Amino acid sequence: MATIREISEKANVSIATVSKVLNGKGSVNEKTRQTVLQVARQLNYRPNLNARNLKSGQSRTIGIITEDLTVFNAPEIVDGIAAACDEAGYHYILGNLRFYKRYGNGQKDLKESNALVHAAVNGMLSKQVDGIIYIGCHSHIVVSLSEHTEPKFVCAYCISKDENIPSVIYNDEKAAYDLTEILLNYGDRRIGMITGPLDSSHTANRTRGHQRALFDHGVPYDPCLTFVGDWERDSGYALAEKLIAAGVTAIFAHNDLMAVGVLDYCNEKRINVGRDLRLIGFDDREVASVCRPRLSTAAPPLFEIGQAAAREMLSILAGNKASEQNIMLDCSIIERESTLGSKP
Amino acid sequence: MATIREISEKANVSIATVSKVLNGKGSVNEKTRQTVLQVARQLNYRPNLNARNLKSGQSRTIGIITEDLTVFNAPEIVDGIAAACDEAGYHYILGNLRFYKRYGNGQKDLKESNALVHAAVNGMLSKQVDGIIYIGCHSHIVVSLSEHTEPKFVCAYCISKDENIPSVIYNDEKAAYDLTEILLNYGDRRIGMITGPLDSSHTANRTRGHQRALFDHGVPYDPCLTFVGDWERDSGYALAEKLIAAGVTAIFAHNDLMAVGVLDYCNEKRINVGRDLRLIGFDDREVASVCRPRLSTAAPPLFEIGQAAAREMLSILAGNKASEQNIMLDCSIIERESTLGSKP
DNA sequence: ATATGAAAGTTAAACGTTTTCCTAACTCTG
DNA sequence: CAGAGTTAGGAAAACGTTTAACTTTCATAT
Repeated sequence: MATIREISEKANVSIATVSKVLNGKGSVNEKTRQTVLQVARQLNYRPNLNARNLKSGQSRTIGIITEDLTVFNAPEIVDGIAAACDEAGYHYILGNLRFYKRYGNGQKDLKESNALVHAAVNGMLSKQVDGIIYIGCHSHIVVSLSEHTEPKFVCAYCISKDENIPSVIYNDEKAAYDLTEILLNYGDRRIGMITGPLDSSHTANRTRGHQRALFDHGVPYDPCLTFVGDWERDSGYALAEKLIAAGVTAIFAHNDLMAVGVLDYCNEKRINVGRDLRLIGFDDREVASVCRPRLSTAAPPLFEIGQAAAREMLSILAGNKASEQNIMLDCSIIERESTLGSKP
Repeated sequence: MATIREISEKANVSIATVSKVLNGKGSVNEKTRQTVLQVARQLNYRPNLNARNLKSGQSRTIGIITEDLTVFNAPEIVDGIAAACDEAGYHYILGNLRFYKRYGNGQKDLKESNALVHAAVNGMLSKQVDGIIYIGCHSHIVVSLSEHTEPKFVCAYCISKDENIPSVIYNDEKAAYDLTEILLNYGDRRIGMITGPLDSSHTANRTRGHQRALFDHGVPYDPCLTFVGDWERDSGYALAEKLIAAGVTAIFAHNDLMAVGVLDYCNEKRINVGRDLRLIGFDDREVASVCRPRLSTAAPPLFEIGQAAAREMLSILAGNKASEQNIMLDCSIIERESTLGSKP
């Protein structure tokens, strides 16, 4: 690999001059500038970032830690971060904890997972990152991050328990509100809801949004039309029966998978979803546009979450204060045949 | 950030000694070793990799370039690479070209995309990576990589046009053979096939595997039972009609999406897939386990491809010769209700 | 003619490591 | 006790940059 010194020799100038040309700093004669540039190109010169970063003491790099690149919507978020970094001339490095592959969903060993996060953070600090963005949903892990006070942290897709770490999340409640409003605008008054487990903050937020929409439209909330699911398809199937028996004209399921379960039930019972029953899910996973009728749902702004997290980080690194509030982005509301009726 | 020098001062030894302790090289008295270690821990010391890599001239890092992290099965492959790297104590950095987001599937501007790849490669070389793994499916781009001869290259998920670049791919033909054999073992003799477009190597390979299986089982191949699709659901739907009219008892679609199209047709016509007609797809995308009946299909070994690519790279970096042949991994054959009949 | 200052370059130190070579002290061996 | 070998540790150079401080040159203003 060609170095700055080789260029300086070939071009008959000092290495300082070469450095100036390459960085566009200081004043150098246009002719020498051209010569240097030409020699550099000819030698196929590429700066050694290790040397540059070492000397200048800054890497213009942010670290991204994902709990698991292959679950959740991590790739989209990483993509958003990457886009924002590219735009700003920053670099990024990825650390993939491979959490779920390692432990399954059970997270059997908290100690071990903490160690994993610590190791990843330390590794990134060794690489002199300016800040770290954490993508995941386990705030108990995130908390352990804050012990390391040196670099800047930002959480994406989760709320950090630590007040000092800004978080970028999506607005569950508003999306649930908007989805419910779709149903209300169609005239539905008896709307069933299948929630996620009660210990999930998503469940709480989505329920709140739903109730608020009902309230704003003067429709009383009937607790008998709400059942608690477990995010899985089967629970959607099972609860669909109860809700339909209760005479609902629409169902809002807290995720697409449970909505598909409802769909299964309706298909079996020859209930025409979209006409006789309106159905709404949440998440916009692939299944939502693959099932028939396709599901109306809310798509979390994953790319934008990544982008916003990166921008927040860059802003902090530029010396600005971190946002006081968590940054909350809106979901896209996607209406499909499950509320529209069959394809036009 | 604490440095080696600070440790040396606190511990009253030279920096050389500290370095030796930290790297476990040279001989140092057990007592001083402990002191140094303790001071290091106390100062929360983390080695500066920029300095280390600069001095030692090697980074133990490989670069990963993905055409687009959010399409294809890139995340799984990256995951496999990451796992192999972790295992070997190597680092990796990710470069996401965001190809499809930028250009859509059309790749309107080859010049520009080449520039993109070059920039990514140059960036990685600046970071002193020892080698680069390219994940994607556009060999024309990969070819442009080989102009850069300095680092080692490995292709994952695609075959490089350049003979010198080893590639890790999955065995399309064998998977198609095995899938067809499932049908043959059920006694199917009139098997319809819906292929991908004719200019795809997948189409050629899968067709070959299919024909070979028929041949080995003494079943003549009937060209009238093969139709060319376009990977999309609608083509599966349309061609299902023709094949069923032709009296097939089973259909092998070259991907899951077209198979789901077949399923749509069958559901509409009340043909019981799994009992009256056996159906097989390819790819094991999410849809395959979401549709009803669930699809029998072949799952490309994505994680393993990443892992193998990384291992090949590490082997090359260790001084071994690159594999003569492309490395070909088998798909997992997954049998579900679309060939098994309804759920037990 | 002299002073001022900008322009164009250079010198050399520094960033935090690793590593080669060196020295001193000790322990064997015969 | 001399020589050899081992152990423990240190001094200093080097990796490829950036950058502060400096020098030289030359145009311009007084």
